[in-house]
Amino acid sequence: MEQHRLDVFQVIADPSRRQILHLLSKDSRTINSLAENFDMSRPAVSKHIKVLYNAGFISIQDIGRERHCVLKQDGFKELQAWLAYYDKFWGDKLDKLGALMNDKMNKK
Amino acid sequence: MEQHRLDVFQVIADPSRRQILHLLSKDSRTINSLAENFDMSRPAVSKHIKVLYNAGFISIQDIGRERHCVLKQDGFKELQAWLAYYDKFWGDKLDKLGALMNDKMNKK
DNA sequence: AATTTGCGTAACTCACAAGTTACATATACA
DNA sequence: TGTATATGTAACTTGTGAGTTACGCAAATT
Repeated sequence: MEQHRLDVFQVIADPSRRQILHLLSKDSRTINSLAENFDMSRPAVSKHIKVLYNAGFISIQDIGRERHCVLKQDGFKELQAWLAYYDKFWGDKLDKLGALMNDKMNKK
Repeated sequence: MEQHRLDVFQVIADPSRRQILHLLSKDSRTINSLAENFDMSRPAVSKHIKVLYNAGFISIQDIGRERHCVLKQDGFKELQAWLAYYDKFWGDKLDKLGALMNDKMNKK
């Protein structure tokens, strides 16, 4: 079997996968229903779905022969956590700037 | 000239570039100072720097023959904006769940 | 029972990002 | 002035992700 085990950063690096996520943010969809929105073949979309699933961006509910895809929060949380670290960085920077300004004010 | 014009998603998809950002979150550094932390060659790091710069993740201050790299917020903001859309999605979902629970409570 | 539909997977091609080495250039230093 | 240092870039190789087609299988339909 192929790998299809990309980390969350690699997963969202692909424009097609981001569009899939966007479509799923509007509605739950099956693989074919998703594939209709793209120029690429259905198997290609199917692979993307697998990647998104493995990285925790979607969950899949099998209903008969159809596979219904729904957004799942796990993958997004990993990204949030990564960004939060740098949010803190910018926050700290502002704090330091504020402290600096206070110092200047007090000196006057 | 080569392209080196990746979008913010592709930029953070590379582990080396994420580590560079992490190093820069501790301290401002020159290219060589950054390269010491990696197994790859200095030109490779230099390319990553260019990519990070073009995507708005760092700013560069030339001091003599040295290039001092500093984190810049622009690149991160693009990612925040993308994630914020889905944050809203989860928020809405919770709202709907809350409304549903209220309905059930009222019926009892 | 036969056919259609919805999907997964294997095998393959291809583009390109990411690395390398070699070389060029500008600044600092002796 | 000559040499060492800090860096950028051109040219090349290579791994691999993303696409394709062909095929198989199970569920639905007739």
